[in-house]
Amino acid sequence: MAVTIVRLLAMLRHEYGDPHWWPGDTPFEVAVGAILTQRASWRNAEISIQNLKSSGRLSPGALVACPVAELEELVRSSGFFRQKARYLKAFSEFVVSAFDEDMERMKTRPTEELRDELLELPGIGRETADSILLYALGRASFVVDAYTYRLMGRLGYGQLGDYETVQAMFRRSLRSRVKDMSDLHALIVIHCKDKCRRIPDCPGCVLDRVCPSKRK
DNA sequence: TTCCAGGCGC
DNA sequence: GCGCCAGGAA
Repeated sequence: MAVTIVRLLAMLRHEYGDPHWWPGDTPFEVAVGAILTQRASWRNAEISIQNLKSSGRLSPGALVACPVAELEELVRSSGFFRQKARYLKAFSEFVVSAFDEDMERMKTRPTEELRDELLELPGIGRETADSILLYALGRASFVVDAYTYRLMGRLGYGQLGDYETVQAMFRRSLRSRVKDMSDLHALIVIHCKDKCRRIPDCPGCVLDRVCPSKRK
């Protein structure tokens, strides 16, 4: 019997404490971070965020008005900067046209509806859409990533199924508690970068006693 | 499943 | 040079 998701959360919290994940002054800043950190370290995405801030471009209106070449330079540190500049443009245009430049207005709409619309945008797939919903808007939309599959696989969950299936499993287990869902995704990332790497570093792992894949 | 896209640190 | 990095699209 594999460790429960609730117990997994408790064990990771005990080990790593509050992950204080995704700092950001506004929902828009969080959403921009979600796009910039795709296949890029948060460290490098953060540099781009600072560039956008200090140049006064970190708002939907300012990004729509920003020339593409300039935007590309501002987000260069995040890698894939040509695509990401386009993605930021498209997302900003969406916020401007559908929500009058104010992401707070997204909060008046149902989660599933928002998710479908986000998925229509170029460069926003399920992970990014759920990151925006969870961390920018506080919706109960768990973020499933490669680390999630790796960790749960090693913990004995077997074949996990497709993205939405895994997401539903976490949402049920955590009873849609947004704080728990936010923390657990963050803690999974932290733990997998630290210990449950591609080649695992099992000695000293906090999950040792509940992990059937441990190597001694 | 496979291809794609780049900066950064070592 | 080489591997890593909070994925998306075909």
